Amino acid sequence: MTNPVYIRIVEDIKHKINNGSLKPSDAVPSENALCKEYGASRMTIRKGLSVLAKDGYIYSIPGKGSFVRMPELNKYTIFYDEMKNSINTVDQSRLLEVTIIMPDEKLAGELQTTRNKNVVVIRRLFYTEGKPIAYDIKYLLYSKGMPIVEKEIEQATFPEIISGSMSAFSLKKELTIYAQIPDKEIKNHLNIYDELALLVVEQKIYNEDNKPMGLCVTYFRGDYIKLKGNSE
Amino acid sequence: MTNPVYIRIVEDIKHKINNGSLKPSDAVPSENALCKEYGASRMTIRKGLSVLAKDGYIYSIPGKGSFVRMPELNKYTIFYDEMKNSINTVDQSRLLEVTIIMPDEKLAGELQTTRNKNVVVIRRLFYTEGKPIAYDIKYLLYSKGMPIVEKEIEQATFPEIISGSMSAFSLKKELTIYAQIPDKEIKNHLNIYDELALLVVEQKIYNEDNKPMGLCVTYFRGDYIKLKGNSE
DNA sequence: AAGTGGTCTAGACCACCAC
DNA sequence: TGGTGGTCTAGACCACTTT
Repeated sequence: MTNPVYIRIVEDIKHKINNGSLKPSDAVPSENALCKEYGASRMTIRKGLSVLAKDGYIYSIPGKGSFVRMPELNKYTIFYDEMKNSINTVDQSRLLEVTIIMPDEKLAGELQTTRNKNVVVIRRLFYTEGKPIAYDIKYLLYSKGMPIVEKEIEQATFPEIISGSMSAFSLKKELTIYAQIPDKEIKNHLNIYDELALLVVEQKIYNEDNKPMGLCVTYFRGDYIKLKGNSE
Repeated sequence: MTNPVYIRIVEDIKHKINNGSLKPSDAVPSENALCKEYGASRMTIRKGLSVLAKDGYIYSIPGKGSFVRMPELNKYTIFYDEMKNSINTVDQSRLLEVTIIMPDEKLAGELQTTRNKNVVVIRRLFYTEGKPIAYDIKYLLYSKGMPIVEKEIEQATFPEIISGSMSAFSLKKELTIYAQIPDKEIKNHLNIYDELALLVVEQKIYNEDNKPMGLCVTYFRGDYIKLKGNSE
């Protein structure tokens, strides 16, 4: 069970970077030098270097060489889904309303459209063990072929609803996370009587031409959600 | 300015996936078939497929073929740094305290250590335009070579402090985000007199052996921070 | 001119899978 | 057994950077 040559190259160089013998912006030995060092062909060395580049360890400049990359200390990956979180899972959702409106100035701006376009509004409540834990509002630009079927809406997440009418690969998404105090309407929906903070998550979905397709705002009870992310 | 052959392959297949003629779990044509289709050698075709794999469009199973991947609808990337956010930047930070303590049960558990180990505690306040907007507590497992220099601490972010004493590449990090109501101590520090929600961000940093190196909890005034993330 | 990385070829052998 | 992807070679030409 000996490893392929290119994997050995990857491990060796990762090791040198991790123990400090290769530091950020240092040059990695040239491809020809590595060919001799490992007695391998250049394509094999390049395979190893491409893995290191893919993993964010090095970058290459044509005509100059390959260099150790500055690590991205503040990059995190987060898997967000309004129906699931790391404390609880939504086990029931209730559809409050599906309507079609003309957007006001602010919403039209958010969706980069005009006030005379149709916008589908979906309001839902999410429950965990019978208790309402989140209030959810979605605004979708109405497009042909969009199936507004109540049953589907009740269970689907925001990207799922949007991707029903188009390929999901070309979607671009933005997430905005903040905290605020609930207003009266939300207090009513979520049965909040005391002081309690809300975690608010906004999702905005764009098509491949960077045109907004929809906006989704979810107001979570602060005591019922934690978002988790990690590096790698 | 004709593109390399492997780029044409990448673009063609991405296009087929985006317009739906190749759907998730569909098989991509075999490497030999693509060789004939593009009149290219197998290594060139493989280069194209490896780019598609790196970008998350396809995956390969030895002996079977390459297949279109199910898109990750809920994956986001977020760049978090306790000193910067999308509303404001911290333009001043004040060091409240640097002490060495023995952790209580809860903290010892969080740091996966015992109660007789030394833990460095750093408390800071972050300001924007003279106003306190965040209260920050860091707990670091004390290790040799850790430079506890007040001047450095005052300006450095959490990963920067940790990476001072070790290579930053092998660090693993976890982020936890939630909302809560401030207690009296935090209200005092942040000059909060009314009802106001806090956005709390916890960072936990592990070394390459998955041992926790430190914990950082930052309490932001809800009206002074929004975290942003996006797909891609 | 010499060295670097980027693209590409036409072969080869292997392990794995399905028939 | 034939097809698939995984690894690897020993060359080649190119554009770019450095000396």
